[in-house]
Amino acid sequence: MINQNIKIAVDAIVFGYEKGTLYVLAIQQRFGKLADSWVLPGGFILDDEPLINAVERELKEEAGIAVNYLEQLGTFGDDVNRDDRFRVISVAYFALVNPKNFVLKADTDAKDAKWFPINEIPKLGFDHDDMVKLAHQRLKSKLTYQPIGFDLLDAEFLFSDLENLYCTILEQDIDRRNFRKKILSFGIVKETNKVVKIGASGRPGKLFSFDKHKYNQLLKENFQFDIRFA
Amino acid sequence: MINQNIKIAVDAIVFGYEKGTLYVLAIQQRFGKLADSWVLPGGFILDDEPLINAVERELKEEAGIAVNYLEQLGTFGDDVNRDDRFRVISVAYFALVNPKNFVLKADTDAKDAKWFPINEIPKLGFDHDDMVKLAHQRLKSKLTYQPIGFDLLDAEFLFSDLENLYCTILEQDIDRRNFRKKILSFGIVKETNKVVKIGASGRPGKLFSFDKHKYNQLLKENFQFDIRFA
DNA sequence: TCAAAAGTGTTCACCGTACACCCATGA
DNA sequence: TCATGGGTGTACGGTGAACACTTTTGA
Repeated sequence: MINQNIKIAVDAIVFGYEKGTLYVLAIQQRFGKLADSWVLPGGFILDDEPLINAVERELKEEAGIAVNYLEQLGTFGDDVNRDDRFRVISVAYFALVNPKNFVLKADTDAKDAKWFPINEIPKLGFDHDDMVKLAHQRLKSKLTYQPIGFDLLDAEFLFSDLENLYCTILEQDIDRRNFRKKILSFGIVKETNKVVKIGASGRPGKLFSFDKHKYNQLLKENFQFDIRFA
Repeated sequence: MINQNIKIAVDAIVFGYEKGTLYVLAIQQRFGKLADSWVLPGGFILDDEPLINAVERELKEEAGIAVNYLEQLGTFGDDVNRDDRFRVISVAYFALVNPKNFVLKADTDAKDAKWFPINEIPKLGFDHDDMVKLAHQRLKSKLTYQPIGFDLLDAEFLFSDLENLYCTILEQDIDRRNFRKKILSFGIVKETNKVVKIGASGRPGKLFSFDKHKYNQLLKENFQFDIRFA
């Protein structure tokens, strides 16, 4: 029979968004050679554990969170020395969460868990910088052809929140009128009858919500979500 | 230290195209429980072998081919019983090759290696049917936003070849004039001064070639390849 | 001269883009 | 009344879509 001496891990790049800033979740190691340094949440999988469950477990254990969106990003196994203890192949996952929904809670192996603005992430251990870079690209491109932005926002949000999210993540200006026109033309965002005002002044705005059911219906009819601007 | 009892394999979905038909490469097992049944080319990786090298090695060993295009497709490790001998996690790769460039040559573990038209693939072992399905979707969508079709054709090809490739893979009719106009507008396909005729009759056509260098240049200038039709 | 495949332009409709003013609220 | 953010419509140009005849070759 085959004999292999390779371990399998999962890691997650978890994005959060709040008030014009995109964040990534990192964990401070408690033990081992990399103690005190920052890495992505993740760890070794159990023998009878599906990959996806391993990610969800680690996110719960290391930071106390459950994500809104989770998909496989890619498997890192070409550099046989990416972990210098022994060979580890890591399956990286891409995740989105609304930071408001959780209070980070470092647990078990983790000394600390923290949101870092995407541009202020400390040097991460292993090849986790590469993973973040890849995930960031995926986020940017996916935002344009799949309605995943809503997984970063509250269930009910102002149009300006959605618009700022796109501006922030895509790093470009967007025309408010054209943006609203296009989003509404899809029919997957519906207006609630609630009105709120944020901050000290300004006209209150209507709250909107993402109609996931409608979106799934449209998908069956060959609908293609697509937000791109000059 | 961590103890895991999981093996890691790679598998490849290799697409070939010839005369209006899309093919997938499959291997007939020589040994083991699945002897005689068809599976995707692949196998266990070596302890000190990068994943990508493992795929290339297996393709050479099992079918005697070297591909034009290779990228990671995804990792299959949620079904812990996808291999009923013991737990195997497989990293699937997506590959393109011009079948004309090679004579398939089953080697070592393989009893036979064969091209199957995408619609006539026999039931494959493990979860390889799922892999083919996923790869097929990837091929279809990628064809529209990345110039990978050229990796399935000869270095020099007729415009009608390219057009038929798109028709075949995307399973839709394409207006010849609009297709040619759009492809040529990108400036990444250049006309050679060779003229050939295929078959017994009809006007001979000019040969064209893909200008990869030009494409890479354009990428730096934010060029976006995009072929979509009604 | 016929059959088969290559080559070629124009028109129209729609959508993406640019652009600026009024409204509601609290201080 | 002022500052702040919310809400709205139109005109133009470019691009995708539809569409048919001529050319070159071998039989």
